[in-house]
Amino acid sequence: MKVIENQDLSEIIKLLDTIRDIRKVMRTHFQKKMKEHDIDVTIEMLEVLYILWEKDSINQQEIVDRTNRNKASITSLIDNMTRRELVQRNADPNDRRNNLVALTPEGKKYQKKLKPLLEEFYTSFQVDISSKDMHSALGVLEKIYQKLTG
Amino acid sequence: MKVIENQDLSEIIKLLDTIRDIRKVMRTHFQKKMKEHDIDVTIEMLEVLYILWEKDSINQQEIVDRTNRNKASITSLIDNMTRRELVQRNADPNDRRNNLVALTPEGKKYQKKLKPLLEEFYTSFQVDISSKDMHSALGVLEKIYQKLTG
DNA sequence: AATAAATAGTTTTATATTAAACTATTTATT
DNA sequence: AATAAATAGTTTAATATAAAACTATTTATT
Repeated sequence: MKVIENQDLSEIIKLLDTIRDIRKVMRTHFQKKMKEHDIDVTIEMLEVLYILWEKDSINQQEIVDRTNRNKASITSLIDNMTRRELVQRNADPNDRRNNLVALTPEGKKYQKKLKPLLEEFYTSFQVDISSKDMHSALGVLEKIYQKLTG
Repeated sequence: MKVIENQDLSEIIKLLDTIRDIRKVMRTHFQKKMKEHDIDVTIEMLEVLYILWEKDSINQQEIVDRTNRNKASITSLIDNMTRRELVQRNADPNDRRNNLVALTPEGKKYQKKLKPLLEEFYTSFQVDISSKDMHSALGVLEKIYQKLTG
């Protein structure tokens, strides 16, 4: 999406384009790494697993809040994870509106297998950039995000 | 996806998380703006429109290359755009493998309507950041991208 | 000329995403 | 106690995405 009417604008456009490209390459790169190790887990599922490894048996709303996704999106993600027997939904005796999402033994087992892979995955994104520049870049992105979300 | 084993790693993770968040907020922000103006075009369709406004009647492969998307993804996107009568597929007499994607009169008309909106949209991402910092941020992102794509 | 390799596009299958309308349950208000 | 408002989750319908297997056509190789 290249609009070149305005010098300042073209910078932000380039930034947003690059953001899209990185996001994409990140996903495919992850999928490839998982396939190499015969693991059938998407990056989105992993994100939920990570949350559960830290604190098991939380309701879907908490997952919604922590992953910054839509309710319906989490419903479907938990469906898929349940089908793969990574998690299960349990009733909450204290509040019948809640679904408590809990790791299955299978889901727990993955923790040991996935954590080192994850570290590898993220390491592959590390580039020869000073901590100062990295901080500054993060600052720019966070400002943009803040601008749009308040 | 918060992994905190390693100081350096946590920086890149935060950066990637923020990238995801911006990408998402960007999409919903765009969708909202279009809805305000009663325009039924997704951000992905707009990207294709932009390419065609510049150079009409190109084959799908060129759209694939320029948008950095999968063939199948473009097939389906052009399907949807055809259904909305924004573009049409024409046969290429010189090479029968090609589909030449061309703007309809409707698709051309949108140009006048959308360009100012687009500028507004991108302007809303502009933040109080020096050109130097913006450049530096872009440099960091491009390095990461290069790292993974060669 | 015949065959192999490359290129353009589609279909299939599966995942993820979200807005909107919905059900069920709990909490707040009158 | 009855009603309204808020909260948790699902369903539906639509879009986007991409890997893999496929068809059709063109180009390169033998």
